[in-house]
Amino acid sequence: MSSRSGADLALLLLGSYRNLVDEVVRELATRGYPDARPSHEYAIRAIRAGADSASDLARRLAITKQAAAKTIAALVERGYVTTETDPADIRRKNIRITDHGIGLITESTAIFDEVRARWEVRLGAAELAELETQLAQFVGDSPINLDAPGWAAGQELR
Amino acid sequence: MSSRSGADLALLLLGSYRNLVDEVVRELATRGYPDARPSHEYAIRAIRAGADSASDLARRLAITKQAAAKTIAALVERGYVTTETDPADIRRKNIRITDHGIGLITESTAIFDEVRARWEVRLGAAELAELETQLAQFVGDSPINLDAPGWAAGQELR
DNA sequence: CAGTGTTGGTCAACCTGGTTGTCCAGGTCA
DNA sequence: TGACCTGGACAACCAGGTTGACCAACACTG
Repeated sequence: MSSRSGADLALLLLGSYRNLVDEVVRELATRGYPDARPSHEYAIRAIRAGADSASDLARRLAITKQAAAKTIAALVERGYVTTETDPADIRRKNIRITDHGIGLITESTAIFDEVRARWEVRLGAAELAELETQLAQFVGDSPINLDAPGWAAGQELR
Repeated sequence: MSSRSGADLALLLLGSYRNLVDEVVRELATRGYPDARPSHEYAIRAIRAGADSASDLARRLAITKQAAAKTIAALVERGYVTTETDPADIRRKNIRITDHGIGLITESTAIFDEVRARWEVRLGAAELAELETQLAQFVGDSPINLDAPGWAAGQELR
């Protein structure tokens, strides 16, 4: 006898996510990153974590290399990364994060944590930690990988 | 001192959502609805809840009426709904859900609840209920409306 | 050192689920 | 009657992916 339906649970999860992410995007815009999209942040994080080429990034984000290439193009266009051909392998194009890109993920991380802190205040630290543990269970038993949020394509902020 | 970062929390929420929804879509496919998409379900639910025209549906889902019209076209194409011009107002096109459409949301509701039940077993009924209450808090203080999941555009199942 | 296979990147076309912007016919109401 | 509001549709566009085809460069093997 559940008070809520499974469909509602789905909407609660998605709603919470969008609430969190929208807040971050909105706040990022006011801090000098008006054109930053969630997918950009994920990509830059992956690059920072070691994905230094398009194919690499594709594997890491679990998307096609064409999609990765498009993302990189967007990042270059916005000045978050630069690319230069690898001297040791002409085919390869090494990605390097610019200061602007570092700034973006630094700010974004801070904002994410700020919002999380607000949630923590409302829920209590132990409760939020438990919630995260529970969510991790749902995610954990699946092929979904937190380090590979290719499935995490954000939606445009309305 | 939080064990997890805010960014991880976002990924946990989204990952849980996608886990849940992907499962439902996958299971729906095996039960005779291979072409059903999450957005279709939300739309049909909204129509069933009273949105009997394109403009109506648009308001309810908080999307543009053009987007609503496209969705309706997709639903018609798949045989989930039919449209007929309102005799009392020539402009209006009334939407009616077909038996096939009813079947879809019936099955979908059942599957959603099945998956939720599985989560309940793993977490415990009280814990899941609390989790939902907590999530509801995050969603509750925002313009986001559970009855208007226009922001809930699903992603293609990979 | 050739030949074969794998890998990195790119072009092009397409899909989903939205968005603007424009327009008009039909209904509403002073 | 005239001024507005509303339902719908057309066209073009966007983000963030997808397939498929392809080529040049590297790597491995005999």
